[in-house]
Amino acid sequence: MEHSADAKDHPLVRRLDSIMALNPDERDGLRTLPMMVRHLARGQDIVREGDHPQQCCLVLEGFTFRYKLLGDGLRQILSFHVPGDVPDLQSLHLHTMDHSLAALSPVKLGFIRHSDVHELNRRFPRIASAFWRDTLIDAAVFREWLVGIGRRPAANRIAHLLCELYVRLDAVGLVRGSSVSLPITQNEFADALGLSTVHINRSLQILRAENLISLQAGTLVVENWDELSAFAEFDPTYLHMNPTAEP
Amino acid sequence: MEHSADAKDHPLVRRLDSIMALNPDERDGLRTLPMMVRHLARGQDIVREGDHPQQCCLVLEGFTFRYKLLGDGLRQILSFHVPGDVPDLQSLHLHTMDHSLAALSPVKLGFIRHSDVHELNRRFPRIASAFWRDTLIDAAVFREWLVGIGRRPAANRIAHLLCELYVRLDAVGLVRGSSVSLPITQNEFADALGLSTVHINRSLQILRAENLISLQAGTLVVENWDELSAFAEFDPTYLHMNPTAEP
DNA sequence: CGCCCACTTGAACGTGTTCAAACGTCGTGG
DNA sequence: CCACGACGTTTGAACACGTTCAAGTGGGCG
Repeated sequence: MEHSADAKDHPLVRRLDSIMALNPDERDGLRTLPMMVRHLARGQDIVREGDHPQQCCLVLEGFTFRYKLLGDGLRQILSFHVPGDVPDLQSLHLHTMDHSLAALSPVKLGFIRHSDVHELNRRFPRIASAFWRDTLIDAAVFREWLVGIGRRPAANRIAHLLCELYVRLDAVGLVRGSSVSLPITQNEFADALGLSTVHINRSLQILRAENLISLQAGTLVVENWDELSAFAEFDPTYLHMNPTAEP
Repeated sequence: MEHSADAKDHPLVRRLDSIMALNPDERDGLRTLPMMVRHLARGQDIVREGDHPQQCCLVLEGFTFRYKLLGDGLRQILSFHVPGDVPDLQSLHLHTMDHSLAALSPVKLGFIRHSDVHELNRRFPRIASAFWRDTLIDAAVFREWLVGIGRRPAANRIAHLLCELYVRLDAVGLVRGSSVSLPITQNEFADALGLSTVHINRSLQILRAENLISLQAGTLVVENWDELSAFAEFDPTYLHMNPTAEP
């Protein structure tokens, strides 16, 4: 009993359990994965484009993001990651990093050796499937971002991202009331959404004026979820958060 | 010997073998996967957003693409697929389609039941890993498209996509000289790159005027690969086509 | 106290859009 | 064989969304 209580507290168990109901052996396997905990300051790179990492990291506290740099110094942010995520899980099978990963806020990370994950996958094929599914959801989020950057006007694009982050943070219990800590600067929003910082600023003012959100000092408050998600045309299907509802 | 010759001719064997060297048993497993062959006309949907497919399809001949539609009818194309690709492999673990898949040209498809793939994955964990890696490369391409749509000017963005398609088509032996069949309309380029058809037209004229490419009647000729890939800042690392070079 | 960084504002500018029309090609049917 | 329609491509001109540049504001922290 205390075993399973312990296990449920483990972020990785919680995460994969939400993807696929695990049995006690599988939970134990995950819980006993050797993990090296490290703290990083905001802005620090975790892995860089071109690296060949031998480990991947679990976000325990704080936020991370993935990005690519262009020749002229322009940056495209590819994703944001919240506690419970394994942002570089793809490095298990893609041995050369095609992008970088950095700390968006001060973070607490748990590093896990690839060899240990591979062995776990061999012992528990269902865990392997759950990890695989996790990387597929990752890809689904990229697709939705493509739609946003390619075809949504600026204000709707921002609204959509805020909806996504709100839902994902809610899923890991980080929303209090309708308010959540979101330490993303306007410059980072700009690089994630393919816009300029100035335009992010002005578009956020529209969302505030419409009383959809408030966003200040790194705290997002969703003032009117229905209107916000309608404005963003937000449909959470792409997050695939409800595996039991999927036959 | 004839066995392995047969096996090497199978598109799926060729594909996964290029991802991870397979042994004869694994090749046989792939080759004997039951496959239902069907032909579709250009523009036909293969699976639609919201579907729960029980099978996935291997592109045998022709091209397909994935897309999403917005409320106002705008379309975002998410990827193009060439012979050898399995464009809806993700449906193995993501049971609700979050986008649609359609025929870009007349296509010949091989449909394979999920249950058969799952069984193969159980028998041959290395095949499962190869499939997993395939979906990870899929995601890597999404990331690169995000960079293009988010941060590259129109002409460079088109050039980058042409480089990608050229390399991928070359890898499956569809390039003759420096010329390749590419049945993508300017309207489809527009929806893939987040631009208008008019602007695609004008940007293509720039690429032609610079003597980088010619593109007419569904045939792309790369007139100057070095200049084209430099103009696009094209770095093929993200396609992860050289697994042996990845330690 | 002073600096750094994020946010905000204004104004000129530019890349890409929209609207509208014409051109060319191909396949179909009279 | 030619007329016709459908569709993809091309062109022009006005427009707009978002950018760039520049300056100033405000809060947190050493």
